[in-house]
Amino acid sequence: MTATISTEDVIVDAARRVFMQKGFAAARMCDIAQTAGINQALLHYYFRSKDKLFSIVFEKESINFRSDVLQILNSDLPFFQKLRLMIRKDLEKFRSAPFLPMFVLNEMHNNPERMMHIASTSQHDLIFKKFSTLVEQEYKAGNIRKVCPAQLLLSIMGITMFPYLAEPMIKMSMGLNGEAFEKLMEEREEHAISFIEQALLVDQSVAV
Amino acid sequence: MTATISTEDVIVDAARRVFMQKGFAAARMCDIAQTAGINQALLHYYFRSKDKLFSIVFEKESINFRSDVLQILNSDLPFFQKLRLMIRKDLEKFRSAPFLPMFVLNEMHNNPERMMHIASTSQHDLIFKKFSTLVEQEYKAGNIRKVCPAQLLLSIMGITMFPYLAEPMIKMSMGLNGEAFEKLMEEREEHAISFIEQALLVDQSVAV
DNA sequence: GTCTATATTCAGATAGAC
DNA sequence: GTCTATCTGAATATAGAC
Repeated sequence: MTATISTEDVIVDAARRVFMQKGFAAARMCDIAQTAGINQALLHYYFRSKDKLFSIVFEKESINFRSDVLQILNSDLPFFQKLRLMIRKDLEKFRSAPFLPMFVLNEMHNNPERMMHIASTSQHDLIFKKFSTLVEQEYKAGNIRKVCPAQLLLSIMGITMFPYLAEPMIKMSMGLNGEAFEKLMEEREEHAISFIEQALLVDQSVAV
Repeated sequence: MTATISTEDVIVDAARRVFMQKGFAAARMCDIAQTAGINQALLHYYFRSKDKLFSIVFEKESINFRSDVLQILNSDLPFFQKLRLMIRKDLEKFRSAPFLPMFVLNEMHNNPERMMHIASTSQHDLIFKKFSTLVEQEYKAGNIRKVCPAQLLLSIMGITMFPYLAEPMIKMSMGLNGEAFEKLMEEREEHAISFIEQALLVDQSVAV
């Protein structure tokens, strides 16, 4: 039983690609049909409307976007290990899906209503709560400098996500082609981890 | 001679607001007309097409977006002062125009051709070059840790811009209303500066 | 299920009166 | 310069044959 791919899946995959690249408003149903190698009427046969099709894609991707960070935070690894792991996991994900951050953030920006629906299934609030607790603990244990957990989380996310959000601008201003940019992103993990650790460490000691 | 605002300016301002919030594809000419308090035909009388109107708005905003960082970098302030000033200036700008980062980055993502046009007038490449030189110098002088200038610049930009790029998600996951978010952004400057400085400082000394 | 052909809707653009 | 009314084209959606 060779798992032949159903037409439905072909469509969703094509839709994913087109929506990710263009966003909802600029995406065209005929592009999606063409990408899927079928015609436009079939899109409507499977998914009643552009809105419905988009919802399916967006929901999937926003689940993919909400990282597996929560498990890492809930594990019993030491704090700096957790930090490293969450940075590594996120960077890996974005490397394999560079459009994901821009897609999700942009659609949230454009369409707050849709976001509300996502809110229920997302775990971002749990991640923030758990992260805050851990940071407070580490501070009290004297392992890291005093820092506002919310600010720290924003900085970490900015450091990992920003390069993908700004990819075209970065390539332009740094004079990079696709290959050079990818190389920079390969090297990013090391930079990000040591940068953040350094910013957090208390002056004298070096926790490992 | 009271400087009565010309219809043209009213339109451009309305267009700016609508385009910034919705992006090119989702923005509607009738929304812009309504926002401007005139009718749609007049838009076309002043600016031939949606494309033309958008170009004008985008060009203005992308110039605004390219910070006055270059002057700061070219000044004769000490390195860490430059760093602080450039962070402060950028955060100030984004606080007064929170949609700016998403608008510019998103349109660059969607429409690389338009970006090419901007490339010529933008100074981002100069900023990167100058910044790199300064970082190298500081490292050689023993004032900062060894760090790849490109990576560092990405981290700084991520730290300052990301909160505005992800504003809706952040509000949601941290449970903030508009006011609380603004407060967080007020406090961001202090966090950002000390975070980045700490990450850069060599272990023993503290340069000022 | 898949297609071609067609209807509908909507947004950008124009004509022409004032 | 500004308006109302209208055209045109494009994009979504449907009808109906196979």
